[in-house]
Amino acid sequence: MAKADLSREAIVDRALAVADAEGLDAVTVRRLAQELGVTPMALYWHVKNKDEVLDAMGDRLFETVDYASPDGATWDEQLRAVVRGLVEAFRAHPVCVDLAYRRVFECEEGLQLAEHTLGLLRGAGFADRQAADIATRSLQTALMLVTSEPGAEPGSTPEAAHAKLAEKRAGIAALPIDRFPNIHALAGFMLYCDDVEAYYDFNVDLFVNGARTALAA
Amino acid sequence: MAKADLSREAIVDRALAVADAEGLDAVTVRRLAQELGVTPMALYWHVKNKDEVLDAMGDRLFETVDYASPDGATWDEQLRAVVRGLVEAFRAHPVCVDLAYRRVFECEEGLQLAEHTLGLLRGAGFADRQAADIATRSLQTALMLVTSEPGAEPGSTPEAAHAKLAEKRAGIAALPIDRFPNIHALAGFMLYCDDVEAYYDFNVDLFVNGARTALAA
DNA sequence: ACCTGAACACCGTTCAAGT
DNA sequence: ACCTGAACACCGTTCAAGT
Repeated sequence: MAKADLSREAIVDRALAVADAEGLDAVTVRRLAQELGVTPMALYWHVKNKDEVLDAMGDRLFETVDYASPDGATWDEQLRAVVRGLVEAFRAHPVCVDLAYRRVFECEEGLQLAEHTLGLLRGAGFADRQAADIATRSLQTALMLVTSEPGAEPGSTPEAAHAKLAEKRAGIAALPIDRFPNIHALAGFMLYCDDVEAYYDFNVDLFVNGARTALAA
Repeated sequence: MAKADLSREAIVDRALAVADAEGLDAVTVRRLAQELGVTPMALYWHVKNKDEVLDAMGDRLFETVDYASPDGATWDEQLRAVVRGLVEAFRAHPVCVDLAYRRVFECEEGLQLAEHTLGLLRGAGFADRQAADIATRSLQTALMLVTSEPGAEPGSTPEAAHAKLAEKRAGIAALPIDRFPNIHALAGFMLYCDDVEAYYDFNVDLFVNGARTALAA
């Protein structure tokens, strides 16, 4: 469609936009070419192959992570800042978080983040094995909180998302209440989130508290 | 190849075997047909489409979860049993865990597990919102521990896995040590796990401890 | 330097036809 | 009831050719 000059940047921009709107499956070489007003083969001049586009999309997420914490912050405040920073960055492109995950050690910003996180954990007094585990888990925690934010159906148009949720709700409503009383009682909380900030606060705390307890032991 | 009578069961068996050996991308309708000594279209008699195969693969994982805990177990012991049970089931087919994740509320065993977990958390005294979150997180925790077990390269042949790890190791070794000292120091722990049981013990505890702290607050 | 046409080897799926 | 042949609309990618 738009004829803005083709470039690696432009391709990745478009890929992110398509992914946000219609999910990762909609990101195809041919689709991107069409949106960019060009033949599919034109992309191969700017990019080695589709995987390189996917990788670049993942790298983008790390480029926007802000994990700074105020001077004098304790290690657990710093750890919370890391997870919250990742959460904020991931929420901008929920369907792309898996792309980002495998790029931590492959892009500059991912490496900086890893270095920072490992450093603060070692400084806190964690053993090496534990520091490595907790750093990995902080990234994964952000990833899974975003991908499963209750009520969010990333990669779907608003109408489609609404339909999917209605279907899930109906599926649960059809369950025998005597066998699944707890699912019935809590279905609302798993399918809808009235306070997104509270959701992230509680779950990030859950993680940081686990780490704090591990250090004490 | 083998000419065992075609059936839904046989198709899913084969799909799991292919996924385990070569990853999810290798699971195609045509490949399964070839392995089963039949034309691709034959599968469509036993199965609606490929998605149904993928769904059935996910369901299989839940069918093997053993989350029983001894009589009189405390809520946190029960929660640990749930996560450990999921971990054991997932480890049998690491590349299929994402398939399983989205099937919790769509298969009998997944529903039973969810019901059990929600029940024990409510019994422990968690508020509804928190019980829902922690139940979700217990499934996700098992999922991510298995998918990122250090040194495991699921869906790769042993040689390919070895090559991938060597490449990662080389990538980190090539990093400037003055900018990434912590990554250098801990790279070994992120790429290799000398004691897999200890890895799961520590990380499951990390999660359960977080929950315990949340209840106390 | 940058893009296209034509072609290749793959997908999943349908549908009429065979036994 | 169960399977096949032929066909369709998609993929990613290569490579020689155009400007």
